[in-house]
Amino acid sequence: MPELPEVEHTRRRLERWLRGARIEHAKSRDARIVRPVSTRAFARQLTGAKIGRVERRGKWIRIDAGTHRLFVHLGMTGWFESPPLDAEPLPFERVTFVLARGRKRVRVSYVDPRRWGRLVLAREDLEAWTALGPDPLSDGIDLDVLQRRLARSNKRSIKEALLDQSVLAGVGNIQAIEALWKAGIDPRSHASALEARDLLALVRALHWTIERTLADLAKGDEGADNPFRVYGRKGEPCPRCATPFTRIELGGRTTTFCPGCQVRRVRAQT
DNA sequence: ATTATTGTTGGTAG
DNA sequence: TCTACCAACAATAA
Repeated sequence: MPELPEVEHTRRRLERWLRGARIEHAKSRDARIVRPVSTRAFARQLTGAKIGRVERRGKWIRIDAGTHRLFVHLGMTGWFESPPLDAEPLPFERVTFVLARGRKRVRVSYVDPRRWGRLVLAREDLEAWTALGPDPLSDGIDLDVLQRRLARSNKRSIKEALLDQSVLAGVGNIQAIEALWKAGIDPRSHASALEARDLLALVRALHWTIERTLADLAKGDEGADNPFRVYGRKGEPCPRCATPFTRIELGGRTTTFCPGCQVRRVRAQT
């Protein structure tokens, strides 16, 4: 599921289901997902809480629950659904909330086959939340600040730097691949070698791919099997220059790009 | 059977 | 303290 656009989509749905509601029950048996308290303490501390704002930074969601804040990260395969109250437990349903708003009751279920996601209950903001870089969808990006953060390491590739959540929050493998293609930048380029106009193009490209993915999600279910321009399209012709897309590995992640029209910028060796 | 997958994190080595 | 690298987490699909 989740990079910035999927998480933002999730936030919007959660806000619809949760905002202004009161938690009647919160149930989980999964101490891997529910943290840092026991599942029992998790249920006890959330019961009765009234839900306020549902916010997002990068891939994290923060839910205001009265005295506590619930931080949600979807990992690789987490998502929320709102099944009927009396429906059977869903496959891989890890956490279940029952909420009341006026006379209406709603069930909100966290589902996560691989269990890499987390629901963290805290009274203060988590370091994982405060240490995030600016969010390219909701924050303005200061190009000078971005350039400084990218230059933190001399040899790191721009692709790896984009996945660093302290540089920009919410960019994942797919969005990075799509944006680098749109900006015409080779993912192997040194992050510290990009010029101001590259960064401007990159920030615009991020906006482009994030808004596009968000629009696809808002359209509802079943889009094309692969709605992306570059990701997962090794061997297919680049829409811009017809050179076949190449696939390499960078920082342990699969990276697809066009060797024909994505320009490689390298820092001079000294 | 084998390989790949939208993401962190914790260990180790430098 | 910092960066870099990598295995681990777990389930499914091709």
